[in-house]
This record gives sequence, C-alpha cells and structure tokens, in this order.
Amino acid sequence: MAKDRKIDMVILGLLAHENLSGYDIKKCIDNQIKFFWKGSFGSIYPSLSAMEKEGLIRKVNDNESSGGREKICYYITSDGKKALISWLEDSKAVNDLKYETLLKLFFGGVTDPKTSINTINAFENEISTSLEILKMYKDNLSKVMDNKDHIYYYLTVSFGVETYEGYLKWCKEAKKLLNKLC
Amino acid sequence: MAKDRKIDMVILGLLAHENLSGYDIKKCIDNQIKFFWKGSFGSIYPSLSAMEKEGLIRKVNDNESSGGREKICYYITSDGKKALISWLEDSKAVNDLKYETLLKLFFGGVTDPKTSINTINAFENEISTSLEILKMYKDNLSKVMDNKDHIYYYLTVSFGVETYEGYLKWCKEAKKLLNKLC
DNA sequence: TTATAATATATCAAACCGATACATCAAATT
DNA sequence: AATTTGATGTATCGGTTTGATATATTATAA
Repeated sequence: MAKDRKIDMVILGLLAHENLSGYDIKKCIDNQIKFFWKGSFGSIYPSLSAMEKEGLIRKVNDNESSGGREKICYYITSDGKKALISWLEDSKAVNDLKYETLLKLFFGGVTDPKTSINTINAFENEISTSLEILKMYKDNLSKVMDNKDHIYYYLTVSFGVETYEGYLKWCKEAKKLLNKLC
Repeated sequence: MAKDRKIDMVILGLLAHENLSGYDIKKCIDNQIKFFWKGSFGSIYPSLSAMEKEGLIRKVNDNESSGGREKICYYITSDGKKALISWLEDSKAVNDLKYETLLKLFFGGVTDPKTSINTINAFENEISTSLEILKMYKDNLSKVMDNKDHIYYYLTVSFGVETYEGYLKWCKEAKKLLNKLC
C-alpha cells in the first residue's frame, strides 16, 4: 500500500496556519478537531520525524526560549503546502465511523431490553454534554464570521450540532420502542 | 494495555445467532453492520484463531461438505457467551468517528471555497445513495417487527436514516454559506 | 476451453491508539 | 523551605486494525 498517513494532513493543515510543536498540535486536535478526527502522541511524533525527512516540514531555528523547557517547533515548507493542497483538492474522502453503542444495540437480543436502554442512556448523557459545548462554540463563532477561517470552523461545529441533535432525537424513539419489550 | 479486541465482540455476537466461517462473518459485517462498524479479513482470521485458543469459540466438526471448497465454521462456547454478555452489560461504549470530509473542510481556508464545495458534493452524493438503501431496509424491517431480533436491527437502521438525513440537511446549509465566499 | 467471478483462508506492512516512561518547571500545599 | 501536584514536553512500545496481497478452489459465462 502506498503512503496513506492521514495524521500528516492534520499536522500540515495546522502548520499552514502557525508554527507548532508536537505538544501544541496535540492540544489543537483536542480543542478543535477531536469531534471529527483524533490524534495521539503515538502518531504525531513519528509523523513529524517522517515529514521532516521527506522535506514537508522543518524545525524552526529561533525556538524562542521564553522560559519553559525545550520545545521543538515546526513550520511547513512549500513542498508541504503542495502536499496539503493536493490532498484538499481531491474531493473523495473516507469517513470511518465506529459506534460501539450501535454494536451493543445490534446484539441487544442476547440479553434483556433493560441492558440496551442502559447503553442508550450512557450515550445520551455523553452526547448531551458535548452538544452543550458545541452549541456554545457555534454561538461564539457566529459572532466572528467576518473572519474567513472562522467560517470553516463554524461549518464543522454546525455539523456536530446537527448530528448530535439527531442522535438525541433517535435516543428517545429507540428507548420508547425498547420499553415496549420490557 | 489489556486485551481490547472489539472485533471479538462482533464475531461472538454473530456466532451467538448462528455458526459461521470467517468468510461468512465478513459477509455479515458488510451486509448489516458496516454502517456503524467495519471488519477486515486481516482482523477476523487472527481473532478466530485467538478466541479458539482462549476457549470462547470452537470449530464445528460436521462441516457439511455440500460442494464448494473447505469451510471452517465456528460455534460459540458458554465462556464465549459469558464474555459477550459481560461486554454488553457494560453500558460505556467508545464511539470513534473519523470524518475525512470534515477534516478537509476544516482546512478549507488554505484553498478556495470551490474546493470545499466539491468535497461536500462528493459527500452528499455518497450519503444520498446510502440513505436510499437504509430507507429501503427500514421499510422492509418495519413489516417484520414481530420478531424480537428485527427490532434491534431496525433501531440501528433508523439511527442511520436519522443521521444521514441530518448530513444532507447540513450539506445544503454549508454550501449556501460557502457560495457567499465565491 | 478458457476466462472470470465468487468463494475461502491466511499473512504482512503500515497506521494508529492508549499506555507508559522520562524529564522540566510553576504553583500550591505542608 | 521542602514537598507534592499538575501542566508542559518529547518519545517509544505493544496491541489492534486496515488494506493489500498471496494462494487456491469452484461455478458460471463467453
């Protein structure tokens, strides 16, 4: 199989905006991206090393020593930007969804309906909490839509709000159906 | 990290219903489960070997030789059923979603809005096709809801219909917003 | 008769996650 | 003043999974 390291594109996309260290990248992912893509240190650091070898990114020399410990920041090269744009311009995208919640529900017939209802309740609680956060983000972002970059961020957040509200609606219907089996 | 092979649960769940070979399991996943969980031969066959060693499943002896080539079918043991139920009764579930579509959209500011619109169009087409299939499944399943097992299948399908319709609604709004930038 | 597609098992490199290890430094606690 | 805690920061490892590939048999169609 040819090279297909998606984490590379996450990193290149972030570096296209500002210079970052591996730790910074992890924070960006956890703050803004984790709702639709995750990234671990175990993939970030090897990707940084590999992409530096490939010439897509390079270490920043004047790593400002403004206190704090050593920090290795990277910037994107013109080759890196080319790779990023080439990926962006390919409209085909793989969306890989793993819902353990649905997996448990699918096999729900093995136990009693109460078990499935518990699984749905846990999902509902998690989604409710995340939805509140997303709605807050969406609200704040809608106030700064003059900035072009904020529009793209806004679109991903509104995607989250839309799907999470669908989840909650489904939870209610699913529980109604399962309650009939009890 | 302790053992955490989710594919085991997919296989145990399927074997709880009927005896199957690795190839059969792959077909079941691709037919009914792939919308919320995928599985490759590269994970199925090693899982079968491992679970047989652990005593969760065993080979069926009377593999009916009704023509066709050799076929290794498995059945679930009482230990396997215990493992399956123990997993089902734990209401916490990890839902891991990777939307490459959203990743491309998030970095859309690097290129022009037309590129993002193309990415959304590709997503929209794919979802539209899948939604038609899901709606057909849902329609057929709603006619056989007297069977308990069908209810759980129905719930996962209706989850798909709900979220896919949300996707399409979002696609339209997103494109409307992006068109303003052109 | 030959090509092709479906059936069937199996393995491998590469990618990724979650955990862990190791280290520095600031802030809070004792 | 000494210690603990938590945030920052880089790095690696085992285990899981994917996607590709290898290999072989059988049924079907050209």
